[in-house]
Amino acid sequence: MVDFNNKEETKKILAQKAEMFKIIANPVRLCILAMLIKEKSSNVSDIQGCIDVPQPTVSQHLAKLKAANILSSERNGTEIIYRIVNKEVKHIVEEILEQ
Amino acid sequence: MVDFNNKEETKKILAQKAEMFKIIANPVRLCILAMLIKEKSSNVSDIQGCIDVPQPTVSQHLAKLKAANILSSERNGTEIIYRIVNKEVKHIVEEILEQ
DNA sequence: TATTAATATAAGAATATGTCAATATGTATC
DNA sequence: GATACATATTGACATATTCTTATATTAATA
Repeated sequence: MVDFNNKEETKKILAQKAEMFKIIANPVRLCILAMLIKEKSSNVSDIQGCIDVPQPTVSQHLAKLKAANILSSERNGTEIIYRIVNKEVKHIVEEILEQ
Repeated sequence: MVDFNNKEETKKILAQKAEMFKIIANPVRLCILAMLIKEKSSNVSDIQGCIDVPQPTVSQHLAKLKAANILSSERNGTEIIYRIVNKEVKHIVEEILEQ
């Protein structure tokens, strides 16, 4: 648990956690995460088919998730496969979606 | 779990959950929630003492948490006592902070 | 009723975020 | 090497968020 006696440390941890929640806190990115939890891995076209936004928008959200080390990507020919690599985020999203 | 066959319903649920995460996704609000988890209830001065931001800023964050039905407030003389009323949010914050 | 303490609200500026259209990149195939 | 396909990047714009300063409200007390 956060130690309120160490203000600087607390501040740092809370800032990090807030950053993590910020990344999750978007309907498109939540949808991507929900899909990747269900399907294990997907390429961009499949994700785009599941959500209803233009391709560049999907790519941008994927880039954000990857930059935050929540997803990994791997090229397979012309397509790129995405997977969830962040256990903490996976766990949180799983939990709030199964209710 | 989210049913991907019902696109409209899925969209609505994901939008709601994203809204919830958005409220949590801020260091000051996370700190308020962490404190209220530890202390059960607090007035604004105590919260302000724990965090290091001006009074109007604290008030605005409290207002946001209350508007989202995450906190309740109760007046006691000149002071106002805040409590967490949203179990889901309490649970999520407890979980990510005890790691 | 004037004053003080605790808290809330409002207005504005600065910054961040999300979306779209256009274009670029990388890979496969002919 | 020209073309097509899948995906990424860029730039412009609109909107949302956060903070700050100033001011308002509410309740207690002298």
